[in-house]
Amino acid sequence: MARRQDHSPEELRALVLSSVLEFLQTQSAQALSLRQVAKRVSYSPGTLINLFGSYAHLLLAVNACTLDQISERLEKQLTETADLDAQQQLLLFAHEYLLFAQQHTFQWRLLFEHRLDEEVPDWQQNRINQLFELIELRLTQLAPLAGPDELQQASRTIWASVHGICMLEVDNKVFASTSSHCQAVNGESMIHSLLHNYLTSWKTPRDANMTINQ
Amino acid sequence: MARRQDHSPEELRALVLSSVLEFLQTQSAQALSLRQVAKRVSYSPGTLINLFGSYAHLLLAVNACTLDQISERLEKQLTETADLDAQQQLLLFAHEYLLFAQQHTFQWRLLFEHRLDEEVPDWQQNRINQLFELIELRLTQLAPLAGPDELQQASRTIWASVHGICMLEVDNKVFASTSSHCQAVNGESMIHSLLHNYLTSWKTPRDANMTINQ
DNA sequence: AGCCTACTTGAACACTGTTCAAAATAAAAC
DNA sequence: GTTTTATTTTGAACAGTGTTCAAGTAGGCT
Repeated sequence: MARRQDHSPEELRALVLSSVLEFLQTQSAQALSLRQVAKRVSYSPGTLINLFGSYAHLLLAVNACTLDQISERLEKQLTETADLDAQQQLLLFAHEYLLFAQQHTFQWRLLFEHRLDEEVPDWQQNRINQLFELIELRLTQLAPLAGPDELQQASRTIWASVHGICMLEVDNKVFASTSSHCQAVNGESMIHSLLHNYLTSWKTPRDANMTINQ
Repeated sequence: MARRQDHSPEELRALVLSSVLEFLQTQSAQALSLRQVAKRVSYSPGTLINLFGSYAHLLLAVNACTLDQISERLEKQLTETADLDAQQQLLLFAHEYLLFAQQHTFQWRLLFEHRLDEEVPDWQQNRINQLFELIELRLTQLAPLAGPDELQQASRTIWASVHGICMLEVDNKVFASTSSHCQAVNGESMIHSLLHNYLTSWKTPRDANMTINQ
C-alpha cells in the first residue's frame, strides 16, 4: 500500500499525540497499548511503529509534549506575575506546577514513570535546565550575594521538594492518610509552608554563615 | 497433583519474595514477569497465582516487604541515635531513607510506581502513619509549643520534600543534569539544606507569628 | 504505459497474565 | 494394606501485548 491521503506524517504524528493525551485525561497509561492507539486513530500498529520507532518511543514523544506544555505554562505564569516580588513569584510558580499535576494526573505521572534504558535525551535536559534557570533568577533577586553554587543547591532542593509534594498530592497511595483524614494539610498549604520556611532561613543570614547554607 | 513436599505454602511465599527482591537488586521490575518468577522458583505460574491471587498482588506483597524493611531500618536508626538532639535525628532519619533508596533502587521505585486500581490497603497506611508519628515526635521536641495541626503540616511537608529529593537522586532522568554536571549538589547535601533551612525558620518564631508557620 | 519508490498492512512470532480441566499425590477411611 | 477422598499442582488454551516483515497498493517519474 502507498501513503494514505487522509493524513501526512506530521498530521498523523499530531493526531496520535492528541489522541493519547485525550486518553490520559481519564485513564492511566498502563491501560493503554500500541494496538489501542492504532485503533483510536484508525491505523495499523506497524504504521505507528515506523513513525515513532517503537511504542516506548511513542510514549517518549508524549512526554516531550507534556514537558513542552509544562514549560509553556510555567513561563507564561512568570511573565504574568513579573510585577510581584521574587518570593511570591516562586510561590505561584510552584502552585502552577501543582495545578498541572492535578489537572493532568495520568499524563504527569507518565512523564516520570516511563523510562527508556537509554540515557535521557538532550532536549529534555535542556528543557529542565531552562526551568531551573528561571528559579535561580528569582533566587538571585532574593539573595543578591549568593554564589552560583548556593543558587544551584537551593534551586535543586526547592524544586525536588516541590515535586515531592506534588507527587504526594496526586498520589493517594503511599501517603493516603494525609489527603483523607486531615483536609487542612493539602498540596497548596505544603508548598506554602515549604517555600516560606525554607526561603526565610535561606535568604537572611547571607553573610553571617554562608558555609552552612550552601 | 498434590502439594509438593519441598516447600510449604509459607516457605514458597518467602522463597518467591526473596527471589524477586534478589532480582530487583540488579534489574527493573519492568523486566520481570510472572512466568520468569515461576521459572526462578521452579513452580508453575498457576501455582503462584493461587498463592498470591494475581501477579499484581504478588508485586504488592513485595511492596509490603519493602515497606517493612524501610520501617525497620528507620526505627532502628532512631533508637541508635536517641542521645542526639531532635534536629540531628531527623537529619540522620532522612539520610537513612535516602540510603535505602540508593541501595535498593528498583525495589524502592516499585513501591511507588506499582499501584492497584483498588484503594490502599490498611496495613500500608498504618505503616506510613507510624513513620509520620516518629517525625512528629522529634518536631515536638524542637518546638514544644507547636499545635497538632502545625506538627502534621510540618511532618508531611518535610517528608514529601525528602521523598522528592530521593526521587531526584535515584532518578537520573528528568533532572539528569543535576547529578552529572555538578557533583557538589547531591541528595545528601540537598537533604541537609532542606532540613537546616526549613527547621531553622519553622522552630524559631513559634509564638511571634504562629499563623504564618502553620 | 511501464517502472520504481515509498508507504501501509495483516499475518506471524514470541511473549504476557489468567483460567481451568485433568492428573497426581498426600491424607483419610475402611 | 487397600481404597477412597480431597487437595494441590500443572500444562494446555485463551486473549492480549510489542515487534518484524513479506506482500501488496498507490502515486510520481521517465
